[in-house]
Amino acid sequence: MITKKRVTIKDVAAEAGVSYQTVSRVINNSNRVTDETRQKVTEVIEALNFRPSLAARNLSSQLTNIIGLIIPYSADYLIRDPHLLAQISGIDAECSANDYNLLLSTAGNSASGMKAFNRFLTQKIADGAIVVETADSTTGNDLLAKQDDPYIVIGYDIYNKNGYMVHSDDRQGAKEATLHLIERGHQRIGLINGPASGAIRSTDERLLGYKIALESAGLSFETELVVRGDYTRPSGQHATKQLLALDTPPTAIFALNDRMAIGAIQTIQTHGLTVPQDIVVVGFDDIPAAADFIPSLTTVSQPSRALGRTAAQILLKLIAGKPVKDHEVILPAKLIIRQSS
Amino acid sequence: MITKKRVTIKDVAAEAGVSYQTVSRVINNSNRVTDETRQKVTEVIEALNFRPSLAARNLSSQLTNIIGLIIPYSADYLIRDPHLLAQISGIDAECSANDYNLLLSTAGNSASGMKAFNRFLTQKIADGAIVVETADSTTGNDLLAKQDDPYIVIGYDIYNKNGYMVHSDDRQGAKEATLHLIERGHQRIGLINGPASGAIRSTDERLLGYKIALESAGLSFETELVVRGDYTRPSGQHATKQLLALDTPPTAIFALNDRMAIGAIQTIQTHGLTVPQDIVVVGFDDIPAAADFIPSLTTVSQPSRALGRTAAQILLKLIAGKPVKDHEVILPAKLIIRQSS
DNA sequence: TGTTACAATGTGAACGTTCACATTTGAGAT
DNA sequence: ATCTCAAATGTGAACGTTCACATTGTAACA
Repeated sequence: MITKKRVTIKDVAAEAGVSYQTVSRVINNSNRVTDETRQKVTEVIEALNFRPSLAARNLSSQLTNIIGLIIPYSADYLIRDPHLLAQISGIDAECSANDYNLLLSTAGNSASGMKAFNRFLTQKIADGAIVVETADSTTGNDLLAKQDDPYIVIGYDIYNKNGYMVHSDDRQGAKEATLHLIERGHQRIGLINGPASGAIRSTDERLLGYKIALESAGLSFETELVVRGDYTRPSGQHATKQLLALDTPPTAIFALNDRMAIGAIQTIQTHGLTVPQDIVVVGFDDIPAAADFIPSLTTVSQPSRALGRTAAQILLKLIAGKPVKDHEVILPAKLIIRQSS
Repeated sequence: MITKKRVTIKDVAAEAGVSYQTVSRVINNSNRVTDETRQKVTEVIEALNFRPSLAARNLSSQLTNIIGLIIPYSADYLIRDPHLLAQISGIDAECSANDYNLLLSTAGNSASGMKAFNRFLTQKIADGAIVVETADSTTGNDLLAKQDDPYIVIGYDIYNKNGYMVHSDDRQGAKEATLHLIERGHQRIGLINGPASGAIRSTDERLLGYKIALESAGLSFETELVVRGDYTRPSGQHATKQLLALDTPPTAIFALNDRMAIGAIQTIQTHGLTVPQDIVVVGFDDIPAAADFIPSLTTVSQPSRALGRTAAQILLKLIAGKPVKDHEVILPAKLIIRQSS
C-alpha cells in the first residue's frame, strides 16, 4: 500500500496562506470567497493534487452522497434482464446530475448475496436506496421497510403500504396490445401468462389489462386461451403448443414477455405456419432481440430509463426532506407495432 | 430529513457497561473479547438498533471499502452490451465476498458523464477502480493513470504501460472460430471486420486470430474477403451484401460480433440462400439473442463473468498491497457451435 | 506467595472535514 | 475622520470510529 501521507485541507491552507475553512469554502463552491482567494487556493489544490476525503466529509455532514441500488436478482437473471441496465442508466444520469454516487448492491438468494444486502442495511452506507423489484425478490424488501433511510421501489412494493414506488403501466400496456389485436379483427387471442398469480404484481396487471380489453370489446374471457409460462423462451414454446392443440386455436397470441413471444413464433413456424400471416404474435418488454428477430416483434415497451430517472428524482427529494405527494408513480408503457402483428 | 439522534458506539458501550473500544472490537469480530462480553454487547447493539457509521470507519481506517466501477459507455451503448452486466455480476460477487462495496460510475462523453468521472477521480471515494474499456472510452482513462489509487482495466489498457488489465483471448477465440470453419471444408471465409484498425484493440486481435488460422491452414489472406462494419446489425447486412456480390462469394462468413452476424444471416436469407446449407455464419460474443435466433448462432463466448471476477480479485490484491505478478491476464474464449455452422 | 505473561479491557489521540460562531476587513454613510 | 454593516476570513468543536498504548485481571509457574 502506498503510505504517502495524505494531502489535507490544512496542507492546502498552509501553502495558500489562508485558513482551512477558506479552503473548505472553495471546494464547496461557497460564494463567500473573493475571486482572488479562490484562484490562489484552486492553484494550490491543483499543485498539491489535493483530493478531499469523502469519508471526512460524510462524517462531518452526516450525509454520504451515496444512493444504494439494491438489485435482488440472482446473477443469471440479472444478465438476462435488458431493462435493468436501462434503469440503471436512468438512475445514474439523475444521480450524476445531482452529485450523488451510485452504490450497487446485488442481493441474490445466495449467502453472499444476502451478505451484501445485509451490509447495506446494517451500515449507514447510503442516504437512501432504490430497490429493483423482481420475481426473485422474496426476501429482503420487507426488511427495508423497517429501517429509517428513505427508499423507493422500481416495481411494486408489496411489503410497505406507505412505501414509494415507480413502475410502468403494465395494465394499460397489456390493454393496448390486446386492443391492437382486436382492432386487427382477432377474436380468439391466446395469452401466454407468467408464473402463478400473486407472485409478481406486474404479471397480474398485464393479465388484467388483457381482460379489460376483451371486456371493452365485448369478447368473453376464455380460460382455455390462457396458458401459464415462466417468462423463459422454452416455456413460450411449450405454451404455444398447447394453444395450437386447441380445437379452435387462437389466431393471435399475446405473450406477457418477449422471450416467450419469440418462443411462440418459433413454435408456430415449426408447425408450418407463418407469422403474421397465419397467426399474429405480440410480446411485452421490447428487449433488443425483439427488433432484430425475424419477423420483428410487436411488443410493449417499458420506459425503463425514465423509470430509473423518476425513481432517483423522487428518492433525492425524500432524502432532501422535500414533500413527495404521490406514493405511486405510474409511467405509461408504449405499444410498438412491428412485423409480427 | 429524520433528525433522530444517531446511536453511536459510545451509546452502546454505556448501555452495555463496557468501554467503546470493546464495542469496536465486537463489531470488528476481534477475538480479544470474552464470549460473555461479546454476547452482551451484541444484545445491546440489537436492542438499540446500532449501525456503525461507514464514514467514521473510513475516516479512521483510511480505507473506504469501496471499489469504483467506471464504465465509459454512453447510456445507449451501455444498454445494448450484454457483456457488461455479466462482468458487473462477476465483480460484484467478488466484492461482496470480500466485504467491498461497488460504486458505479458511468462516464459518457456527455458533460454529466464526465462530471461523474471527474468526481470519482478528484475525490478519495474508493480504494481502487475497475475500468471497463470500450469503444467509447477515448477520454478519461489516460487521466486514471496519473492518480495514485490502484486500478485495473477490463479490456486493453492502451494508456498505461504499467497498468493492469484483464481481457479474454480475442485472438485465440477468432482463431478457433476460423479453424472451425476451415475444418468444415471452407476455403473462402468472409470476415466482417470492426471499425477502423487501431481504434479498438480487441478488433485487431480478432482479425489477427483470423489471419493466423488461415495461415496455419495454408490459406491465403484475401483482402476482398474482409469488409468493414461498425458492430451494428445493419452494418453486418451491408457488409454481407458486398461479400455476396463478389465474383466468388465466400462459403462462410465470420463476423467479429454477433449483431453483425445476425445481420449477415438476415441478408443471406433475403438473397434466397439458407444458413447453414448454402453459407455458414459464425459470430463473436454470444449475446443472449445468439441462442434464440433461428438458426441459432455459432459464436465465440467471452468469459464475461470470470473477467469481472478476475479483475476484482486482482484489484483487491493491489489495494491490499499484495504482489501481483502479471500485468496482463488473458482468459480463454470459447467457441460455441450451434446451428449456423 | 510472589513473579511472570498474556488475555481482556480501557483511555487519549487521530483521521479530515463541516458547522457554528468569532474576528477582521473594507466600503459607504455620516 | 468616525461609525455601521456586511462581506471575507479565521477558530474551536464536533462528527463516530480505529489505532496505539496503558491498565487491569488472572492463570501458570517457580
